[in-house]
Amino acid sequence: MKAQWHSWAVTPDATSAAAPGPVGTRDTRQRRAVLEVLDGEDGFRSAQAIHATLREAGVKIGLATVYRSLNSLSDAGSVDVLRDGAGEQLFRRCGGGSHHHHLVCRACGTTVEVESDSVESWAARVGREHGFSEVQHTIEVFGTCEACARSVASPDG
Amino acid sequence: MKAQWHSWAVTPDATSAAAPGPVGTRDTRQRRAVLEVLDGEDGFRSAQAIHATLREAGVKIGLATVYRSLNSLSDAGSVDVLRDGAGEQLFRRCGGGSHHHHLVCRACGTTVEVESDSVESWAARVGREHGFSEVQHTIEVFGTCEACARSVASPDG
DNA sequence: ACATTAGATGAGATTGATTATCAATACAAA
DNA sequence: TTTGTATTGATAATCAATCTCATCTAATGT
Repeated sequence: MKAQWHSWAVTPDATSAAAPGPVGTRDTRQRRAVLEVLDGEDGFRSAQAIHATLREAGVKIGLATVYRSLNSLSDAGSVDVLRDGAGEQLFRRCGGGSHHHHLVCRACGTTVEVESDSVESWAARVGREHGFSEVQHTIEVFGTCEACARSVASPDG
Repeated sequence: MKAQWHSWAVTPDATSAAAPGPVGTRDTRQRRAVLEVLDGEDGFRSAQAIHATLREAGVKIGLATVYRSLNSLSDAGSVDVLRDGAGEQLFRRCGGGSHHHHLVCRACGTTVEVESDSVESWAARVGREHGFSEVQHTIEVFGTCEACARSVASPDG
């Protein structure tokens, strides 16, 4: 449950100053930069990788801010999060709000969004049949994409 | 690479002694204890929880050993591993070597093993259709089991 | 443009899970 | 038993992710 921060609680004489927007929506140079990196990538990337990319590009930004931006974007449903084999969080800008899953290249992170009604209903049914409620699921498919498979077979430096 | 501190740098006619079995298979009090805890549980448990259980039961065992045991068991395919929402590893003794997935109670960890050929083939097909090779997948279903749902509705603590 | 204020930032400290170190120990074979 | 090495364990180290808090700044009102 999020706290309310609008003045419609009409605090006595606190009405003096501003009516700031909700938390996590203020437009800042740093958040814009994080979004730009995400929009420029087609695969999942770690927070640390995104931070490194920004610093290398000359953007002055703290690691904590990268994490904060990614988390609020994630809360807002604007980015998808998954964990790699080591348990590290990976982030990616994903389309729309529609529920989907990912086919991710282990080597380069390139990602294809995939959907399947049958899998969705399978997960829901499995939960229901065993008396579970509030059923969710996590499905990720990993593999080696064509390009990476080729470059392993014939590394041309 | 591990440093050696024993004097076997003196391997003169090293054929002398034993022919020890493969690494990770030696029968020790600690490994037996970890397996016992796993066999006594029906849900996924964290390494730290397993360690705590053992210590409370009076078993003298180090946390590092619990992790090592769980990891070698996992490598051997004797236990399944998944990560909870926080990214923490959870372990569970699972049946046979047959590929399956889990329906896990968020509250108590109780787990049901589930199988589905259609889901397996769906994952494989999705990868193939996009030119991915060495396709793997992770599928976990989370929910609240009947018992936990009841105890939330009417806590009789 | 200026003042105001609460959200946002960042360098560094902190947490927390997991792994590495390495001397001491225990298992298994002879 | 003896021997050789895998295993153990207390603790340090690692690493991702979060928290602290003084400072900054975007957003709004005047």
